[in-house]
Amino acid sequence: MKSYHHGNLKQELIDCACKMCERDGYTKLSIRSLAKESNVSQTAPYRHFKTKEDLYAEIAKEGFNKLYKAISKVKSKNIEESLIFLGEEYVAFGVKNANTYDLMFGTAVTDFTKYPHLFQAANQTYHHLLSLFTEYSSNKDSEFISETCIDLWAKMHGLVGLLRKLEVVPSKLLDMPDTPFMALNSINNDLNSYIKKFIRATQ
Amino acid sequence: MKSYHHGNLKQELIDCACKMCERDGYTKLSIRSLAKESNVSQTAPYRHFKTKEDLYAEIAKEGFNKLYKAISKVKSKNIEESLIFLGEEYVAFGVKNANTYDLMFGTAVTDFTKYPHLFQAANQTYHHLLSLFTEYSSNKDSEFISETCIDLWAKMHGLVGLLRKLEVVPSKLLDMPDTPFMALNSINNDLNSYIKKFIRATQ
DNA sequence: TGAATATGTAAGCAGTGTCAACATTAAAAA
DNA sequence: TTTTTAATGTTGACACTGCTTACATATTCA
Repeated sequence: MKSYHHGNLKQELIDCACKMCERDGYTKLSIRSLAKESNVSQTAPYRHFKTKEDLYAEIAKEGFNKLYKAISKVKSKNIEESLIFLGEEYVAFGVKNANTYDLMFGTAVTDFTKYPHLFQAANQTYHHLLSLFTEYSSNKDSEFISETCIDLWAKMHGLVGLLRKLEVVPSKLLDMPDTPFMALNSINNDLNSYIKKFIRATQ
Repeated sequence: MKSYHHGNLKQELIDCACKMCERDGYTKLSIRSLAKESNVSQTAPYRHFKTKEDLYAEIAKEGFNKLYKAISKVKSKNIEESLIFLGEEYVAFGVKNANTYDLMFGTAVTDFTKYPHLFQAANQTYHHLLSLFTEYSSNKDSEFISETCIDLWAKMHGLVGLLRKLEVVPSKLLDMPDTPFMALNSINNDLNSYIKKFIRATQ
């Protein structure tokens, strides 16, 4: 017995949209199919998201929250270990949730400041990196620290982008030295030591 | 007087699509609007691109060719200078052509091996980086070289992703130390020395 | 209790990717 | 040169999309 009013439609739509987005990519996600999958009329979502971009922003926000959760999961007593763990989790998240990650960092939602919650969620993940690295760094100059954090982030972010290409490549290309895939593959096979290397390099 | 057959429609469509993609983003690009802007019937493009993804692949290919052109424009006699120049041009390209760059590295065209020309164009840019860095590096171990190239690429790629967010942020946020934007902004204001630093760090 | 508000539905518009059927022309074969 | 064929264009249609307007039902609170 289903009542006219749903009760918690907004969050259910968001959850459903996150699933669909990750499954099919955000370009394939339609408000109508989302409505159908949530057993609700085609226009019901419009009561909760004025435009599709608003929905995108909501998915991106959830994405950042999940990312934050992933990278702040465990905090070993050893700060360096924690940082390495953060790096591994970050890269793993980006590769595993490629479509969501694309929404978070692509051009679908350009202006984060239009969505304070999204902005806040995105900033939260940066803060976690920043505070962890602040603890870690022997150089306590704040300019050095913030610049090195960008550095680390850029490297993780970039690695995600490249590893995603690796995922899809036929395995025979992995042995060809004239493509980036061989190197990418060996990095991917020992991500831990790769990340360790570039975190230690900041000291 | 316009004849029934166009003569060079395919390339004209591609050029037009590149412009529109960069102007409006690839999600807003429609085959129909492309056809209209090229003064041709709605279904004419289908004679040249079986699906929209095929068109995307073509735009991405052009993107990589332009990127290659940009980073291989000048080759100073000084290899280090050339590498720094490459880095600056790469980052500038990604920021300036954000929408095209998104298509090249996003999830719109996942499987490059479906499009040999695209694959070749993408690989070409990697090769240029690889050969330049091979010349530059004092460590001639090929594993070191290819891994460091990935390193450099990831860093440039990541920086593009982050700087793009900077572009859109209201200027008042640039002074807030609790966001990544302040650090990003100062990096952006002296990109040359930032890139110089991380290229020299490979030696 | 009743009015205002929140949240749902139905119908419809303009625009989309794609396909099938048909028109015109350039290139290849006779 | 003539004829056939293949390439390249157009028209019309289908199912789908984002979004708006008008209407229906339930909830909140004065």
